[in-house]
Amino acid sequence: MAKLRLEDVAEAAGVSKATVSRVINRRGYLSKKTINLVERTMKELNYRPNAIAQQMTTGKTQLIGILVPNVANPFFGELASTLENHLFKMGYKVLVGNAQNDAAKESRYLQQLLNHQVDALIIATHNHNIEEYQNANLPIIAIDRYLRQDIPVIQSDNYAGAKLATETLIERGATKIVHTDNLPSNQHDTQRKEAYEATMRAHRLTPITYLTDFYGDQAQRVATFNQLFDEHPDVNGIFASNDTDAALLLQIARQRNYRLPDDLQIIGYDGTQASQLLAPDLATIVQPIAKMANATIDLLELQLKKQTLPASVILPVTLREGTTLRKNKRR
Amino acid sequence: MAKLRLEDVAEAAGVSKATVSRVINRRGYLSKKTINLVERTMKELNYRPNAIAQQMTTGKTQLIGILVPNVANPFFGELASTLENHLFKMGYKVLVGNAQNDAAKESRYLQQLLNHQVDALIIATHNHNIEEYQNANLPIIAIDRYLRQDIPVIQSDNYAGAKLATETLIERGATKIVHTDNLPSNQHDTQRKEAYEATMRAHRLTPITYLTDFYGDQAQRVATFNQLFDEHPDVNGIFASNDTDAALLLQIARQRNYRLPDDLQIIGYDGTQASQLLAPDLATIVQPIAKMANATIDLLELQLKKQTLPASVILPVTLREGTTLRKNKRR
DNA sequence: TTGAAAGCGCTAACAA
DNA sequence: TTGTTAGCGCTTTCAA
Repeated sequence: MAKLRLEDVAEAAGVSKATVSRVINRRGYLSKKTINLVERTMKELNYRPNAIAQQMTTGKTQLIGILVPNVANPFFGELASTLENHLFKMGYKVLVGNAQNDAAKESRYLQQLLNHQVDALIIATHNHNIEEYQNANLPIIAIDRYLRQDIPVIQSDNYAGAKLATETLIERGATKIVHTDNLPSNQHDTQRKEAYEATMRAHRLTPITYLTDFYGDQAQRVATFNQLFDEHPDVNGIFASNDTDAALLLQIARQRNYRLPDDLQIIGYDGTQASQLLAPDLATIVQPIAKMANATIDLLELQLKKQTLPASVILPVTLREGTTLRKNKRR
Repeated sequence: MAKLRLEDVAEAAGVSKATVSRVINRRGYLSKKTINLVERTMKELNYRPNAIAQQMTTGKTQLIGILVPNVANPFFGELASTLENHLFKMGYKVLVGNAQNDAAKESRYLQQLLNHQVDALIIATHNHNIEEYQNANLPIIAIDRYLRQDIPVIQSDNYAGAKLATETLIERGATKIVHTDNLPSNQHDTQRKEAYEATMRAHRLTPITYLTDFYGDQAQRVATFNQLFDEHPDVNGIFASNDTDAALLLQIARQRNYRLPDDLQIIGYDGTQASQLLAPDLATIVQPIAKMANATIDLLELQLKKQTLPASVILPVTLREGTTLRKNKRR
């Protein structure tokens, strides 16, 4: 069962290759009769066009490369999934790469995606100084990350989100509020930490931040958070910059017999489906993943049509109340 | 900045196209001098081979298609991520598709992947009666799903896992144990339910199962689980066939003032990283995702080398103790 | 050790 | 409305 070629279909149908090609691509003038004949023949032979050869001639691959830190992380899994669904409808297939925190892997990936002639790139990784982006000459959209002056960035409002988290804790009566964040040069960089600190100071409160390595292991985080409780046993509010840290803090707090939300209030960040389902009690700032994906697709379409784009799109976040926050007095 | 071709490199270096090709592929006899010359030229010109053209001639794309229900689901996100990491090291890029519960989408995806000449396929979807698999003529590995008589299946031991869950509950003193599962023709089909029922009967207990639609919405699940508690307020053990259901049951039970694990013990299924991090209290049966990915890769390598394969690989699951199970008396 | 030339399966002028 | 033909950028005989 050797692979069928367009030529085989042409022969079987008694027409030329060009005609078959026209039928496949619905291009040019065609008689109903020929269309039917060719389509029937293709079906009978179970012919499927070789996309590689099509790509060879058209120069378009209908392939989009998506680079994320890791689809195992629900945030990026949900993002990649939403992007993929949109792109599939638009006729694109998606090559996903998990760059991890590995700049070398990201570089290699990028090269390979370019070799594969992807039509566009969506980049949601956190590595820095990847020079391949500098002279890449194709549509690129960056998610929550600056890549190059002319590459648009889609992000949710990290500053406003952290401010909202901090203010909510203050509003609900927390007076000693600690923040945990990833070491910078990662993810959202320092926006969230800065917003937390500014908000605290605006309320004449002292900011206290504990940093952990986003790519470090769990033991390291457990140690840091235990240190937090040891050093600040009177903490009554915690703003964690991601939900998994918040869940861990919640667990440790319960083990240490803090009553939530009476003794201690906790608010996380991200608000993925996974955290909603697996940790429904956790209050959190919800990043609008679906909207971020939509905005990415919109910009990509514009860019593919060579239209001008905004330099960045910043989308609003929302608060999800769990049971780790006290009830809002004003309601 | 028109795309550079191999021919441009050849001209610039003053050699033939064949020579440049040989250098790129390290094939045939080459003098050190030519190698250096050509490599220098490629670097200077910042040339990168067009993978599409390479694919055109070699017939190999170095592309692997992976079809999952949804990478937004942590189980499949983690699986896809692990697979991708392995495959990248082996020189493959990965085309991932989210087939959802949509058989039509799965069919179309499959066709497109075949059109794109993927070298192999890894299928972890749950849709049925997709005829494209019947005459697909390339290496395929199925994960937790039967596709065709000669396509090997990788899975974890669903029967043993459900048995372990049920027996653990019994061992820890639960006497009225309810099971929640997805409607069949999904995922693991009926293995888990069957094991639960058989185990219950073996202990002279009455099996009670509540089924929900895996792709249904949250409200539907909440309703079903509330019904469960209404109809069986004296339930003291629940085995849920996935962790998100278990987390929801846990939440509802707490709202209804069950004390865990004293009044009620709960055990979930899957044990993803995400559930470990976001719901650390939840006891669960852990599927060995990494090992499943490893086994998949091993079989794929064998198949790519045309070697014979086992019909299936069944990997053992383990119990993760959270705090929703009573302590094991025997320890 | 290197080069010339054919061909991979398709599309797109151009002709008819 | 359909056919002929020249590539697309690469690899691979075959010859030198």
